[in-house]
Amino acid sequence: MSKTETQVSVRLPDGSVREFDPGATAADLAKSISQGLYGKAVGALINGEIRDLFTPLTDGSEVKILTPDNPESLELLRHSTAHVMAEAVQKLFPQAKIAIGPTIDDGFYYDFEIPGHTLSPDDLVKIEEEMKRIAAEKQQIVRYQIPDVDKQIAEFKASGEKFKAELLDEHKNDSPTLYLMKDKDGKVVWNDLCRGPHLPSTGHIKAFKLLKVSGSYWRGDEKREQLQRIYATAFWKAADVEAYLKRLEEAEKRDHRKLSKQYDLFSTHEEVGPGLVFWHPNLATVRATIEDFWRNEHRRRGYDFVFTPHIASEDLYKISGHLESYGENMYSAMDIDDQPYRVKPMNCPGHIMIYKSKLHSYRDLPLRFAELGTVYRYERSGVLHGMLRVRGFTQDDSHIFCTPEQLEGEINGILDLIEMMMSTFGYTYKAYLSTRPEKSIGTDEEWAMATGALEAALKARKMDYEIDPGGGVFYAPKIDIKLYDAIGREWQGPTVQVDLNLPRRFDVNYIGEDGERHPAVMVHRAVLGSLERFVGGLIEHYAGIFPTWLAPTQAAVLPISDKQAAYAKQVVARLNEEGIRVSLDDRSETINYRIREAQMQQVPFMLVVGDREAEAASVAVRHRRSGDLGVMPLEKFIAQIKSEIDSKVI
RNA sequence: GCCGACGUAGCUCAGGGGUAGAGCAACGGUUUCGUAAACCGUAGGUCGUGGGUUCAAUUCCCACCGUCGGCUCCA
Repeated sequence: MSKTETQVSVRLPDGSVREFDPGATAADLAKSISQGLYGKAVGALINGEIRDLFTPLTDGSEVKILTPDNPESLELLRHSTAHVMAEAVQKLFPQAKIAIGPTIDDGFYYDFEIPGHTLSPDDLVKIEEEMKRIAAEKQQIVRYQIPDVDKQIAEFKASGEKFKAELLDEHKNDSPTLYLMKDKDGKVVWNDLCRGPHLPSTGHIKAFKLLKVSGSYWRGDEKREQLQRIYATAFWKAADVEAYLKRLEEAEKRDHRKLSKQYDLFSTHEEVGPGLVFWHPNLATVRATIEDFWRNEHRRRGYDFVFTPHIASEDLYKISGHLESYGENMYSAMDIDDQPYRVKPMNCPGHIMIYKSKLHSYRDLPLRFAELGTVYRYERSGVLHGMLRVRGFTQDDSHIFCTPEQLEGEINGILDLIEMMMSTFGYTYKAYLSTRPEKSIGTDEEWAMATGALEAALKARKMDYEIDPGGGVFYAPKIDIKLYDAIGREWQGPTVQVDLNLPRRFDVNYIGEDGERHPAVMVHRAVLGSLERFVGGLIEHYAGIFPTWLAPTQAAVLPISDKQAAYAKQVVARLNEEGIRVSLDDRSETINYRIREAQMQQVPFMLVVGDREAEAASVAVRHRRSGDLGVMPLEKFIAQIKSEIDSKVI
């Protein structure tokens, strides 16, 4: 250490430079700025990385002191709270062995193996209390470089901490560290193998909530130990925890399965089997409206509609390779005339059959085949979820066959369709370009051509995108679009893939200008994805309150009394004539009762008709949100609602 | 598939070793009403399915089915 005499200089976010004696830590820096900052400091951002507050400063680094006001500090808080949770669990259940406890988007979790005990919600309360005690004790959290790794591994093994032993063995060459929890007398009360960083003391931990217990596997591998996982979250302020819980509640209210009961949307049945969705009339109307929209847009954009069978000889999936690479998700064969047949898991082979039914000239291309194709895939029972994860679903599938020269233009066209449809439904979105993964087929040139075309189209459209290196599938680079719904949640959206595999397997080609055969380029794309998932997501996006153009019932006619029955029927007939989805509620309930019911069913417009309206060929309009809009001529109302429907107002 | 919780009328839920109850919905009648719940009455359940324990099971035990929360986030 020849430099011990040299001063250490660091740069602060404002550009100023400060000098310190060697061995000074970020905490000393904070103290030198102000006592107030020192009091609030919980860590430091050193050269862009979150570090402990007591990290020694190194010459020439850029240092920013983190306080609870910096968003980055939440990670410190959550990571340390995870340690406190683990400490509490081991205090209450001494036989518990700790696995890992990372932070996640909205909080953190910790995995445990607890022989002879299964965590219950009651345990969570006890653990929370123990955590509060540890926090109140203001235990110091101290970084400790492991001097003798083998000895430490042996210690972990001796105390039964087999997971920590395994991890440490893997990281033995990364100068591994422990974090020690020390009580006020400086005695080590707990430790955890961890690379950090952490808060300086548990005293900063004030607002947290344990959320749920669930099962998990050591290293996510179902062949290894089954562990118990506690999910939790932590914030600096109790009010933030409350706000977070409120958000969870809000999301729960939008749960499509719950809204389905309220608005009579869909069902599944034990007699039928899990993951198979029945669309009730209300939701079927929404779907049919979306499908009409979808068809019109595709027709306008030069797509050809096709239909393909739901079962096919196994030979087809041998050629496509699905049997080999996707077989686990396919239903077992059925015997037809001694030949094995399969229910289709994908539409692509079928579309290729149509393409290959004749020879194609370059003049035919591009060919755009589109189908609302229903497929069946085996999903493990534990992952099924309402309409969002099912075993039978309809994809808005399309396959475009084109020349390499046409590829970029085709992708541009697809992206245009995607942007148009997603904004129609009110989603914001972001594109991700996934490039060649390690395990993949095809040549470098093919990947470069396909990936280049995808990226060029994104650029040409000036779309905001991120690159996911190596995130492509083994046979294709792709663009995935992520959607963000009304409460900011992320959904899997449209996808565009340039398939380098199937054209070769099926020998998909065309005759070029030169009279020779050339391999065709095949683009696989879905805009809505699965209609089940898309519409399920829409229910949550809209909280069950569909915009007028999608609403199952767009207007309800409510006669004040029997006297206006004839006029009410006229109004209904007139609206029907205009293609407006209208219902008549002439039950002998009070008008208030019928308004309430229509209101609760989120019917966009209620048309109250009494004697005054019957005489003047008018309707008294009530809107589900704005309330009473007053009386207007029937024809005027028709013009208004039609314009709202036609422009698909969200 | 694995771990855990749950399954009572159409819905939301109460109850609990001695064969079940409310509100809403449904049905019948009365009421004909002007912008979010009129009144009276009736009916409705082999308490998810199968097995076991028991004099007796919807309740306790086991299995199965289904639903729900998780099982990717790396010390």
